Amino acid sequence: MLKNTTREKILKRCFEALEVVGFESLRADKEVLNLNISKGALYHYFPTKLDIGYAMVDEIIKPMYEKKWSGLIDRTEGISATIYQIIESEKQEATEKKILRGDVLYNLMLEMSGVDLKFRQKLEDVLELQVKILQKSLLSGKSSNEIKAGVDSRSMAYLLIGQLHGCYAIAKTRASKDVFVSMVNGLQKQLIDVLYVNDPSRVVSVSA
Amino acid sequence: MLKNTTREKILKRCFEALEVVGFESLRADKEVLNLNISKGALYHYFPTKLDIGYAMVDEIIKPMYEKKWSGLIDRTEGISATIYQIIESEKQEATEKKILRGDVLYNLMLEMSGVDLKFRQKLEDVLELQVKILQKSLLSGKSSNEIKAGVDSRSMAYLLIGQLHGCYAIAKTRASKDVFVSMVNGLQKQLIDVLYVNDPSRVVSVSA
DNA sequence: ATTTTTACAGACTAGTTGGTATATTTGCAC
DNA sequence: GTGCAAATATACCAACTAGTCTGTAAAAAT
Repeated sequence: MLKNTTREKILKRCFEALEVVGFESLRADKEVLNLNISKGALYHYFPTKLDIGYAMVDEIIKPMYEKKWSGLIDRTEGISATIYQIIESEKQEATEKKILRGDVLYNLMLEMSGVDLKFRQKLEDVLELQVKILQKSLLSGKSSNEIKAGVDSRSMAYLLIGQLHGCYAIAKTRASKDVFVSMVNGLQKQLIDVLYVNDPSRVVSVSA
Repeated sequence: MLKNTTREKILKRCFEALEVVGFESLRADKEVLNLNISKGALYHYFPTKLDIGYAMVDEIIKPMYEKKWSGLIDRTEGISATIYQIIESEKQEATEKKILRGDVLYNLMLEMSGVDLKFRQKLEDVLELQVKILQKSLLSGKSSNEIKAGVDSRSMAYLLIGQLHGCYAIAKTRASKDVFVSMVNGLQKQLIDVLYVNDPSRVVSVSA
């Protein structure tokens, strides 16, 4: 995926720092200096710091979140079960450290949406990408009677992603993985109530 | 509540700026200069910028969010109806401008939780204050059979606040009050499914 | 009345920021 | 090998940052 050119090395390193400190606190020149890449090289590939940000969103973050929901595109199980599993792995992959950092995309959304229009649009792209995958799945789930008819696919897609975001945000301030896990558990329970037509035990068994 | 001393004037003005630009981008000295308050006065009352932040959380933000849920403490209607109403007024008070800014507390949580420990703890206080009010209400709602027995009060309190947060975050990036409103609508629908024992029409009529 | 403390004023500073200018090296077409 | 553009190095810069320093005027305490 990512080549090992100077440009890609810069992007990768900056992204690692971005995950920890956010965009405004990112010192791109100092980061790449640790890779023995000079400021000259940095500004050769990226005219401004914002351009580094744009590239990180387009080339690293967007594919990341596309992959996260990819199970819904080429899926082997039911829609409900697949959504449940994606959320489940969110829980599984959580560590105290990751919880303290929060979710890169969500962090960026709050940090940069009000600062730079182009940045906001690129983040909106990533958001919309996820919403569309979910929306489409929910819609087809409704027509196959796997998901309750009363559910509005688009609102529900937004809400679901927003809820996940909420779990990250609260857990970050509580500085507790446990809080994250128990919130995601609550979310999963709610989803069963709200989304699924059939007996939820079929779905729950997936995670057991 | 807020007196009109120099100290309070500083705090009020800085808070207004905080709502718009966040903490790191806040230039306290320039803000108070617009009030004809000098840098000397500023640093007389607050030894560091962080101290301004602490004071804003303790003296402005905390009371703000306490007031938000105060309807649950001295309530005149049922618990379900009161919660529904509080969320409803969140929707009513939303404007395009407010949505672009997002919620001050949530913004601060994501911005400062990872930056300064004391800041995180103070934000955690505000969060916990809200959770405790909600938790207590849900608990008493269960014993009066107004709320489903299966609901875990504490998790549900966290989840509810997190969900509200999610609405703000997504709507901010979508830069759309409509997205906010439709997400909160979805949230209200979910709450009826998840929380309430009785026919929800009683509750829905409250908003109509 | 005198001392001491509080409340300010505003010039100044050390350090950092994102970014530039200019020089040098590298790779490659010819 | 020569020419030339892309790639990289490094010294530099203006703007800005949070915070300090020195000084003063008015309260408050003695």
